[in-house]
Amino acid sequence: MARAALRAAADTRDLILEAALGAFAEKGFDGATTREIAGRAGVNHGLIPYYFGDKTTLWRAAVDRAFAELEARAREALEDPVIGDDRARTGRLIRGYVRFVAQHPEFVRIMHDEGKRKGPRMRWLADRHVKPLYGRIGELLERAQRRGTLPNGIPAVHYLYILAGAAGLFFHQAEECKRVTGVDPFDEEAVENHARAVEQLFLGPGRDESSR
Amino acid sequence: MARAALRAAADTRDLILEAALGAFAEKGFDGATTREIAGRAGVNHGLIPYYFGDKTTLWRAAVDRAFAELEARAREALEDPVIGDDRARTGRLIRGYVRFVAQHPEFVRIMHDEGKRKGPRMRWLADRHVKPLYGRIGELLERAQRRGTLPNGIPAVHYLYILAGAAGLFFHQAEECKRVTGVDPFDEEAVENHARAVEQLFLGPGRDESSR
DNA sequence: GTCTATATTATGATAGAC
DNA sequence: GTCTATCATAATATAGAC
Repeated sequence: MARAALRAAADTRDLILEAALGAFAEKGFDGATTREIAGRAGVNHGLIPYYFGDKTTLWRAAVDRAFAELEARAREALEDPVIGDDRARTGRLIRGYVRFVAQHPEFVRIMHDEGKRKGPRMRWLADRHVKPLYGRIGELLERAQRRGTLPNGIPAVHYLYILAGAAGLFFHQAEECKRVTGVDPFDEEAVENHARAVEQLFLGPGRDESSR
Repeated sequence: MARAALRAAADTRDLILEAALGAFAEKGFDGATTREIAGRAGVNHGLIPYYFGDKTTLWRAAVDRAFAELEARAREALEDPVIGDDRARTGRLIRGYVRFVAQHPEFVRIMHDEGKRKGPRMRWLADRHVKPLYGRIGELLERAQRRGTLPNGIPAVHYLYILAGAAGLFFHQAEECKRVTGVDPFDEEAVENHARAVEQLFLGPGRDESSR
């Protein structure tokens, strides 16, 4: 195959993946149509089965793409040299997670959409992406419990879903939030406020706040 | 119309509404089909357009039904005679809300599904049900801020979505949670743990815990 | 009120020209 | 690799018998 053709193919694949991620996030797996995805990507809808076979395979490829960036970020954040105490490090992680979901609401929306289902897509997502991710965050929360920052009598899994819900719903429901309260969750100030609110709730006031 | 026929009609309508609520919650508006709803209700699928006209009207009727019970509960909880201090009363409300969503995951799932969309269903839901509900809870949270239980520098809307997310996601994502962690959120013990975890996070340890 | 049969549309997927 | 045309299916909604 000619080099130009290879590049065109890679570009087309990428355009479709990007469009698919947006469409699946906005409308869910059932609500998003392959024709709409092709339209968003600006490519012919016959190219979707050509590149991805069927809709489910396209969905999996789009989800892999979404998680790739999150996992890269999580890795660097979790493996950063320990600057400050555990409290400060956990705080950075929580704020970082909130900012990430604000920049990538598709990520949260796909988890919210599929996490409630019983089918094979949920199992694929849970086994491939959610388990490793929650394993890491779970360890962090257990450490916070041993430290006494979080209550000890309650299994860490509760704090896992509390954190995910507290951080994500605001952006997941952004459309509703705008209509109900007039606040746009994606405004820079709102993102920052949300990150601080979640952090403080979990870890108590930081040094900045407590010394004021 | 004969009395028996009237009763049969009311029963049929009710069966359809109940089935519709479950199906819409499980699969979303697009994923749920009118035929499946009729199947669950054990009635002929021709009866759905007969009673409700179209799918959207059926959805609205099912949602009204779901919110009717929540609103009744919220009313009695918010208007209960003030026993104990504000902290205790807010704690009861939070625990009550968590237990409610555990018993009615359909309610949370429909809010999560529609709250992210841009269309007319989201606007209808936001204006008719979410606005009044969040108005009341918002007042409570603002009071908690004035009291100093929650930080004052951050708009109450953040705590609104943090609370909704913290309380609801665990049950919304119950299927995923079971697969990933092995914990069934609907187990009685898990519900109780979750209610306590959310309450403590928002209000700090209660009298029971702090005196131990 | 309930049921069967059908019209209409939209969707996922395929076949074949270019 | 890309595009058009088309197939097959499944869904909503309607018409009309009972």
